[in-house]
Amino acid sequence: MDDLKVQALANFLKAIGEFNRLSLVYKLCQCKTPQNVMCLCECCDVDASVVSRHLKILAQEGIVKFDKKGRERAYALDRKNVATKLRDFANQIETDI
Amino acid sequence: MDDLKVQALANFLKAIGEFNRLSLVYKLCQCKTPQNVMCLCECCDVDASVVSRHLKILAQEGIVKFDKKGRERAYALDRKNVATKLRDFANQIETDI
DNA sequence: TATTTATTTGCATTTATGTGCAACAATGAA
DNA sequence: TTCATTGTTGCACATAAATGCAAATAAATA
Repeated sequence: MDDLKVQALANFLKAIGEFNRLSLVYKLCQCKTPQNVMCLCECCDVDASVVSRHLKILAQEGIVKFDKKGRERAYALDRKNVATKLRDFANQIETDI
Repeated sequence: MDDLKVQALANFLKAIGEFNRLSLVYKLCQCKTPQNVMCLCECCDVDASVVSRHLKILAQEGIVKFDKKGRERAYALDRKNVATKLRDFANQIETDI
């Protein structure tokens, strides 16, 4: 396992491994439809700008994706990507040598 | 999902989501037998005391376990626990509403 | 006992990260 | 165009986290 891949996985896990970001993930997990930032603000007790920044980090790591809809952004959890990465890692953990 | 569980999962993910700690996890992943701190030092370019602290954090989160063997400690990856937690989370991500 | 080896802990320092507030940009509505 | 709404970015600050070095602890060995 080369350093770049280790770093990439670490970044992914670190992105979800923060309380407010994980709260956002769970919030989106319970939503059938994409949500805008204002709505997502309800789940963590911080400024909207903070939520915006957290969503940016989650988006960079492929944990959420979004569509621009007018002046709003509709965020959704990238369930497939997140689940796949977690399971791949779990398999490695149990499979290696 | 209550705050305590979210915090607990965040702590777990944060523990693995750091480059040197993830390197330690991968190192242990390739070992059939438990390893002591000196041996584990080889995989990350930091002081032994730093490795010791990282292992402590990993142990607190149930990612590694260890046995005292004289003056050494033999660390091993808790494959089952790590894999299970990752898969449970993956299932939640894909299952929830 | 004195010494070497393995590991942890205390302390200081640096770096990274989360946060709020204010200002800005972009879009929609009056 | 003017105003309101939605969201992001710049800046400053506080806190958390990673790190190295030295000292302390614990156990094996000479």
